[in-house]
Amino acid sequence: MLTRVTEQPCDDYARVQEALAFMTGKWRSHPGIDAIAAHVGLTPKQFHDVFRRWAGLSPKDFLAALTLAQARKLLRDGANLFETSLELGLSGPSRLHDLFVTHEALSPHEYRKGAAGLVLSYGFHPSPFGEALVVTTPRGMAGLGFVDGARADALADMQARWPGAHLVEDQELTAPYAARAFQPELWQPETPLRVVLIGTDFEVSVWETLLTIPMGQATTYGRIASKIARPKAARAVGAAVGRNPISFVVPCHRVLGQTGALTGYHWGLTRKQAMLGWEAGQCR
DNA sequence: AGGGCCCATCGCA
DNA sequence: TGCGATGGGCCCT
Repeated sequence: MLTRVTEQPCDDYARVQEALAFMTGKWRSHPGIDAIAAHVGLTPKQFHDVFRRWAGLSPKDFLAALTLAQARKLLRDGANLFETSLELGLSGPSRLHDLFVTHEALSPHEYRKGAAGLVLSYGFHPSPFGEALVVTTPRGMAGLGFVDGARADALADMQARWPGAHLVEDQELTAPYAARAFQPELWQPETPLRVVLIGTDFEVSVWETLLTIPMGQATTYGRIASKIARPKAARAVGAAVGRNPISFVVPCHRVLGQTGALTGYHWGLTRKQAMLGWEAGQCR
């Protein structure tokens, strides 16, 4: 993990997003690098530089990381992802990732009891995947979303998840969380990122399982279902994954369909693709 | 009721 | 074989 996120110009993601959207739209005709560069208004050289800076990969390698074949390989490699932690004799389900993220859970009932007076801080910050909306409680990060269009829409999306809570803008409070979230080299055991999971028991157990998927790896909805001892609940797992409020930090983008298809993503499939490609670059 | 699913089939190249 | 497409089952909010 060598990349310095801080050195990236903020608008790189805008280009990447455009390029990805173009490619997925025409993915049958396999547009070449030059064609994609032209479409986003860059020379091939500039296009190359943007990807190098943003993902740490050449456009060619980046595109290769996004193919269905590559997704399938990712799933093959991650086939025994969850067994591994058992072999090591680690106790809790999220123990592996606990080294980097500590979490506490709150049921909807518990949440309701304190919701009226609960104050959530929020702030907007640049990220490798566009402008991010960070929501925190005094006990840790509770939400992470992305802005596509108006900030108010992103905020409303978050507010809807915690009816009754009071959202107050406070960039100073949220900024350190934003910085930490997108710099994997800052995810260290000594200073774990604190996270608060608010959801049903089922949802929380799914999200805890997500936290055990290492960066650059992937699994399927079905495997998560098996992992939490409900092997036939793959579909319900999908719904729970989709309701994860803390994008990226709770890595719901690392869950694919059994065929390797991307299936869905609350903040847009393009962004899910971008995250997977970006992580492929971080892990070399 | 209705999903960010999954499996078995089937029909086509 | 390897695809799309389809139908039925499954389980949580």
